[in-house]
Amino acid sequence: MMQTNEAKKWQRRKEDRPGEILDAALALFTEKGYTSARIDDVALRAGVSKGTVYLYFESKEALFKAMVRKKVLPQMEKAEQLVAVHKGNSAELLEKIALQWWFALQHTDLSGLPKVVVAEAGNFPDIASFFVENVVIRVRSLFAKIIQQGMDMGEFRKVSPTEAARVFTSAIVFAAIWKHSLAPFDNMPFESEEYLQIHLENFIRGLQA
Amino acid sequence: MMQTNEAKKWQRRKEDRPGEILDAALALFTEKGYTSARIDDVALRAGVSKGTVYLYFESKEALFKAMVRKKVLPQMEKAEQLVAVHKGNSAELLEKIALQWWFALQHTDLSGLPKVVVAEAGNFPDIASFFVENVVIRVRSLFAKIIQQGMDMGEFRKVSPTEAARVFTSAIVFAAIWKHSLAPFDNMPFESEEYLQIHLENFIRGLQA
Amino acid sequence: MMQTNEAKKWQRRKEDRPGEILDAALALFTEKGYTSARIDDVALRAGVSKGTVYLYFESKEALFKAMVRKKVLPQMEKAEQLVAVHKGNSAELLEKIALQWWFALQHTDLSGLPKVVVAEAGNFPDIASFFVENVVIRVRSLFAKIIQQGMDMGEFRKVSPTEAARVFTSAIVFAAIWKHSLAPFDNMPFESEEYLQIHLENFIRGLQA
Amino acid sequence: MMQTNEAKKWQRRKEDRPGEILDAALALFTEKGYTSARIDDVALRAGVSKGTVYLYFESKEALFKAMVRKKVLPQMEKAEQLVAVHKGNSAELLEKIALQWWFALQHTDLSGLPKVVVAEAGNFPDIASFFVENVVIRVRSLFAKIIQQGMDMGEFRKVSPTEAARVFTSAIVFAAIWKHSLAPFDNMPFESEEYLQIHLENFIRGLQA
DNA sequence: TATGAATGAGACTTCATTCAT
DNA sequence: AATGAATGAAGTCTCATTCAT
Repeated sequence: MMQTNEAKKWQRRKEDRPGEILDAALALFTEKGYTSARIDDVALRAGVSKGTVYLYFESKEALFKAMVRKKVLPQMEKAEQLVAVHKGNSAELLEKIALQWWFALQHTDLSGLPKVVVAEAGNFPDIASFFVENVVIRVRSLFAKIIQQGMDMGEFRKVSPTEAARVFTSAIVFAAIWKHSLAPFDNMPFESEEYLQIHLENFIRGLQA
Repeated sequence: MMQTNEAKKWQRRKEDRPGEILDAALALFTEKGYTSARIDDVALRAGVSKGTVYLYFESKEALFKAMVRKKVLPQMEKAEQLVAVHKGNSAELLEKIALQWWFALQHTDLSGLPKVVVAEAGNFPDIASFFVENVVIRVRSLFAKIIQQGMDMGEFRKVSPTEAARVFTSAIVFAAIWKHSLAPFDNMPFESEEYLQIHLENFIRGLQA
Repeated sequence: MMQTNEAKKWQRRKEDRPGEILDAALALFTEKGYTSARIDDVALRAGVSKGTVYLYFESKEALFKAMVRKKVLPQMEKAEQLVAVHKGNSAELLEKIALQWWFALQHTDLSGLPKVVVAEAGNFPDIASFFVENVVIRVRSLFAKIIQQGMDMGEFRKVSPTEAARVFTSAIVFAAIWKHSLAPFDNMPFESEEYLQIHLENFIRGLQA
Repeated sequence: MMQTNEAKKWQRRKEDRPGEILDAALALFTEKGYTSARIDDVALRAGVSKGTVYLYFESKEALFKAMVRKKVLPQMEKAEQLVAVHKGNSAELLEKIALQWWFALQHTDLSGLPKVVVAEAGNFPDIASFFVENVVIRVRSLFAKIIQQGMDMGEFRKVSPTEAARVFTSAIVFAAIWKHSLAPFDNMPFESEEYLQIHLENFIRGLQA
């Protein structure tokens, strides 16, 4: 475990330090929760000393907030670009974007974020607000817009598009939370992607007029 | 003005105490998370002193575990009895039980539990296992059985019943987690029950053969 | 263990309570030390509830002090009477009294006292003073007087009688301390009374003119 | 007037710290007993903060155990070397080594150890065992060997050499215990070394054939 | 008298943060 | 820029003491 870090140390460029620390922070905060994750652990995982963390981040709280912002923003931009590009009917669009999100939330380090934010929302109101504004609402509008288009085209039946968007995303986000909480204790993992299949098919078929 | 509280200081009410403390614990753990919730806070909310908490629970960890067990078990029994009683086709059954769960997870003190368990799974493996065994798997089989029946009757199309059950429940559980995390920061609360409506209709319509 | 206490409860007269508590206190203080012995343990061993201890003793400190006084004083009176009664030359007298002390400090519940007093002297200066005045000095004078007589009679060589008394008693007291500290960990117990034999013979032969 | 201390607050002296803390621990444990000595006191006496103690020792118990080991082992090695070097008949040898032990147990910081170990034996069985094995038995054999030689040479009368060794050492160890317990309350201190004189003369004369 | 539930001061221990090197 | 020894506030837990019953 240390070997891996040691090996990388050599080829690591100085400019990556803050990023590596944020990666370590996300991993640790995901695994242990904000309070139980120690700065020492983050430093160790990042391959630096405790003091170095404080060189780049004023405090544990600042580290946490920086981590959320850093992980969230680039991802959001990418996501919104996809919509503009995609073509096809609403059902196809919905499916394509859902797959992108599913992948990001299952197979990138981003997958730990929802659990962390949800768990610490009560203790970090400004992070919660930030997350709602910059992720929740934007993602919801994204999907709502697609659904609205589907309804406008007569493809979907009439429902509240934002509520429908919420239903649609909840199953995907829930899977990400699950992955970092009870999945290891459940003999029925999410790795088989039938879960997503069923969700997409039911949701879209159910929505179709 | 402190008189009212002071007067009750030395009340002896052994019978109620453990339950009151567990209620306070659920509330605090839900709000702050396990580590950030202080025993002092729990005691204060329960209307007792710190020492009294330790009179009934060996440690903070024991309190947490007792709380989960206490909140989970009676609820599960109630839930399973409902299924036996209900009549009608699978779609109706699904809807009826979903409504029960929705109510329990939105309007009773149980609603905080999923967030707590999910947030602390990594730090309390045995609680995680306990929860998976006693809640997750049982609830999943419950719904899987209904879905299976629907498929057997030709009412539903063929899919993995357990995965479908997982999809079905995830939206409901997610709403409970949301309620105790980002909902207060979201101008679009779950209180309007259109969310559940859409989920039920889409899921069931989508599942119908 | 409880059986024994329960059985006695019936035939126990109320007037014995304080005495039973003091006995329990001596046992617990000997075994655990003053600070580590809990009032709960003392109460349990005495077969009463914690509250009852406070009925008879104002505080833990008061209990400790009462215990020392109670155990010490009657014993001292007994000891001093023996000297007046005994007859014979100084060597014989020395031996006789030494045997009495040895017995008391090995086979009665008094044996735990020296260890307790020695261990807590720093924390209870007034108990330390009390013990020095009422036990140490009196015992020392007792033996010093006998030794002085021996010197006066030409039976013993000339040395400081008080220092000689101190040498004489130290081996006996040390055995009592040992019994309640390292003896259980030593494969060579004091039970064989050769230790005392050698001490008496060496000391007396060495003192003889 | 606090300046002098304050100025040193952030000194880094890793090399010396553990030793200084162990010295402070011995002093405090001797004076107050294990339980009554607070880590704060030890830290204060060592000139560091509470946290620093935990930097070097995992717990109060670990500190205690480390202290005993640290103080005991070097002393034992020194002691055993002395025997090999000394020459003369058994009586002379006995006297010489006794003087060394007397000095060590009266005038070095080691003198507090016997009281501490004796007082805490019941609470620290492994320390008690360690002490018996590494000190008690080794010292006893040391003296037993010398006494045995004396008997072999016809210099001493026949007695159990280990029991005789125990008698011989008990007076010396007792003096060390006394020094840190009741001596301050006794108007007859051990500083005048007549106590040792009488013990040595009586014991040796009494043992001679 | 006797009980034992309730209290809260106090001790151990952790860990975010500081700062000399 | 980087380190890691040192700090001390804060939290868990214990237990002597109180008091309603």
